[in-house]
Amino acid sequence: MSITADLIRGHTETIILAQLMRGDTYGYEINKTVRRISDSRYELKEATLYSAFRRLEDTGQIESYWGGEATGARRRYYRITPLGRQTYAQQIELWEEAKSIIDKLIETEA
Amino acid sequence: MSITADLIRGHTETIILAQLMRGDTYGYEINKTVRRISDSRYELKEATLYSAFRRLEDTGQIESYWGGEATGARRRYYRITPLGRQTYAQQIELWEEAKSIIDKLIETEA
DNA sequence: ACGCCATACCTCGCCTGTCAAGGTATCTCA
DNA sequence: TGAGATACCTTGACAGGCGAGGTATGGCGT
Repeated sequence: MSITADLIRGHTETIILAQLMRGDTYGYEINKTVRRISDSRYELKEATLYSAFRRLEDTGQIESYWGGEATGARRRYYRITPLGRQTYAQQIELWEEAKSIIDKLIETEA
Repeated sequence: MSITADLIRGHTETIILAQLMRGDTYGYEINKTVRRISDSRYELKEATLYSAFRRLEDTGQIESYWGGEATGARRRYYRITPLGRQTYAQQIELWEEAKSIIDKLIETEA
C-alpha cells in the first residue's frame, strides 16, 4: 500500500460507479476488485466504502437490493442509475482535466 | 474554476514544493502562478495555501524569511530544504503511480 | 464438536485538509 | 480621497477517510 488516501480522495465515488458500470455488484466484491486491479497498491477501506455507498444512494446515483443467496452471508447489491451514469461520465472528464492540470503544476520545467 | 478541490486534494504541498524548486518565492506569487499555469481552472485558496506553508515549515521541508522590500507590502519568502526536495521527488513518483492506478480503477473496459 | 477463518454487512467518532469569512497593512493611481 | 491591487494572517466549520469495534453465516481442519 503505497498510495495515500489524499491522492485518491475524491475518486472513491467514481471508482465505485466505474465498477457498477460493468454490472451490479456488492461491497465486499468491489473491495476485492479494487485490490486486485491495483495489485494491492490501493485499497478501499470498508468504512470509506460504506459511507460512499450511503452518499451515492442518498443522491440517487445508485440503488440497492438484497441478493437472494441461498447460503452464506447475505449481500447487498448495488445498481447504477441513469443519474449515476451521467455523473460517472462527468467525473471521467474532470479526471482527465485534473490530470493535465496537476501534471503542469507539479513539474519543474516549463 | 472547473476542478473541484477533492480531485486536487493531497497535491497542494507538492504544488508548492514544485514552485519552490524553481527558486524562492512567496505566497501571493505562488497563488498567481498556479492560476496562470492552470488557465484559471484551478486556484489555491489563501487559507489552504497558508496552512500548507505552516505544515511544510513545521516538518522542515521549507524555510521562510522576510524579503527586504523597500516599498510595498512585505513578503515572506520561502525556500525549499534538502528534505523538501527529497519529498518532492517522492511525491512525483507517487503521483505517477496514483495516476496509473486511478486510470485503471475508473475505466470501464478491461 | 469446536474454534478459526473467510465472507459480508454495518456504525461511531476522530483526524486532517480545505476554505469561507474576516482581519491587517502598504502603495498606486485616478 | 478612496478604490483596488498587493501581501500577509487567523478562526471555525465542514466533509471525507478510516481505525476500531460490532453482527451474522458457513466451510474447513483437527
